[in-house]
Amino acid sequence: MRADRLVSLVLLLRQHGRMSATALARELEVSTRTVLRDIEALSAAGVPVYAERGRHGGFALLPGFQTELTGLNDDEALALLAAGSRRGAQAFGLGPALASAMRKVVDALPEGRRATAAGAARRLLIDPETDLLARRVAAEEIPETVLAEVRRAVFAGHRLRIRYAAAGQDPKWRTVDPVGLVTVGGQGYLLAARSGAERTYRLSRMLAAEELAEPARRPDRVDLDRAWRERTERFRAGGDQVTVLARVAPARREDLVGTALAVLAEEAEADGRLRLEATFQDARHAEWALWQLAEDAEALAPQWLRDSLRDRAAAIAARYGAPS
DNA sequence: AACCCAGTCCGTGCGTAACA
DNA sequence: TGTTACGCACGGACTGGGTT
Repeated sequence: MRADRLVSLVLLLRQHGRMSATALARELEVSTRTVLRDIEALSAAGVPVYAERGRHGGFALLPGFQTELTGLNDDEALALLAAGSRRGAQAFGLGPALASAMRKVVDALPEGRRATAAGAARRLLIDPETDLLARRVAAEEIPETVLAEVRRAVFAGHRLRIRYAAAGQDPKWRTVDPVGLVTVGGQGYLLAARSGAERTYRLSRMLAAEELAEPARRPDRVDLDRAWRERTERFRAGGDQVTVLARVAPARREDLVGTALAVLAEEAEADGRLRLEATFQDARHAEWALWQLAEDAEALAPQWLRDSLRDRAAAIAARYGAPS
């Protein structure tokens, strides 16, 4: 209780500049005597609070004194700002409390970094409601070195060079203009522009990343929530998508689901295998996803996919089966 | 001189640890 | 388990100093 009041007291002095003990007591709903004792405690703790006597006197903090009441570092403050910036504000009726907390978080940051932190927070989107792409639960593992480099480039507004392995393709280096970072159901995505065209990259498919010195070609402000919604809607509406019915070993379920856009249906069969109906970006992705699972998966439909996998297997069998 | 403010002294209430 | 001692937080009454 007292610790809370000490924090509130310092914040009040920071906000108002100078306040009398009476005013502080009224604000904190304690007696002036208690306020004086608290100020004494703050002084003893090294907070540079001083008194000005006489009419219009009161207590004030030394100019330039910067609180670190929350003990937050930049990343922690940023994480809170990002989490509280959008849907959190509407959730659980905590909007006003969250707004107040956000003010405190911003207040706790050094003055020069407030604008930067607030701007950076706008480039993070945590689990937007349009989580319709997957039912995945397990969080994917992304090397911290890659993540840190991507994060730096996004926040600093610098171009980014990534080594990216798209599904079914060999890794390639690409230079992109990062727009923002989005997490959906444990998966991380980088929203970026490449040669002026909008692109979405899965962070788990990034093998390496380098922040470049040149500034990214992107707008100063971004509504990430909206941008993500638009992209996912476009993505889902894509005409090349294919729906596949497959049987897969439970141990390889994540491997298959991880490459799909969405899992439409799922049930366990009598032998313990899973029967999945999943949507893939296009025929090539679907074929690659089933092929890499080898004997752990079987495409049941459509027929062209079965034919394609059979032909491919036959070609390889012919190559290795022929006498040398 | 009046007013307003910070600062001091002292007593009260509550929770908790130590002890019989 | 009941009692005692102690620390902590609090508030009231008062004092002293600066400003108008």
